[in-house]
Amino acid sequence: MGFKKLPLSFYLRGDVVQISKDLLGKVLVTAWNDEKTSGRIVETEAYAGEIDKASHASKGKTARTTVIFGSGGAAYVYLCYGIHQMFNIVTSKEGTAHAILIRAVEPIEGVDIMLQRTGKKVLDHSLTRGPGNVGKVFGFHTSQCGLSLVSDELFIADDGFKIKEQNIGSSPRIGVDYAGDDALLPYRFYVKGNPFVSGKIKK
DNA sequence: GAGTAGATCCTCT
DNA sequence: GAGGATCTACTCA
Repeated sequence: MGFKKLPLSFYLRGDVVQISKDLLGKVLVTAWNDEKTSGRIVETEAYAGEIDKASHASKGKTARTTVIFGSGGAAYVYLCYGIHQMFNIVTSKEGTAHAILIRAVEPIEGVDIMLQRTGKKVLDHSLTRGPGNVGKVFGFHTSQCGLSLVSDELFIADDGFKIKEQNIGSSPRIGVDYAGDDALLPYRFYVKGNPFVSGKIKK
């Protein structure tokens, strides 16, 4: 069973929707301060640059969104509602503001660390369900915005796990009603039947 | 079980 | 000075 870090070229491709689907089943790993945590990605959302009204990049290049406009393979961490650290993956080449939000993962390693970070006692599907929780269990912080995804502290790996095409579901994105027509785009992808996917319990 | 409000702080107007 | 790519807990039925 191979376990290899995804190369920078994976993130530099121009089709953000395709990359979002490719990320399903991959393993997200963080290892800062000797605290290694990893989890399988089971839900993603694509944000297709400046033309996508749901993306922060649609408001133009600002101090906050500079990372999204940069080259792929970087982390974009954003604080939402003053509470939640949201982890995004920047894709495509420099000048194209593509990003992918990691909405849910399935814990693999470092569950005890995740529990400690969230203050929870036991592992259940609420631990890593939803983007706010993903940011929390992996210890992301806005200060980590711009970090490389091909470093030793932060990377995504392929361990040979494959999601069958028929097990990939898609739907409109969540929580972006303000984006008008773009809120209807089927840019959310998830693993069907996985208990860590956040969709079913949302309205 | 479903619906609603509050938390909480950085960013842009 | 307002609002946001959210989550949780609490109320009411």
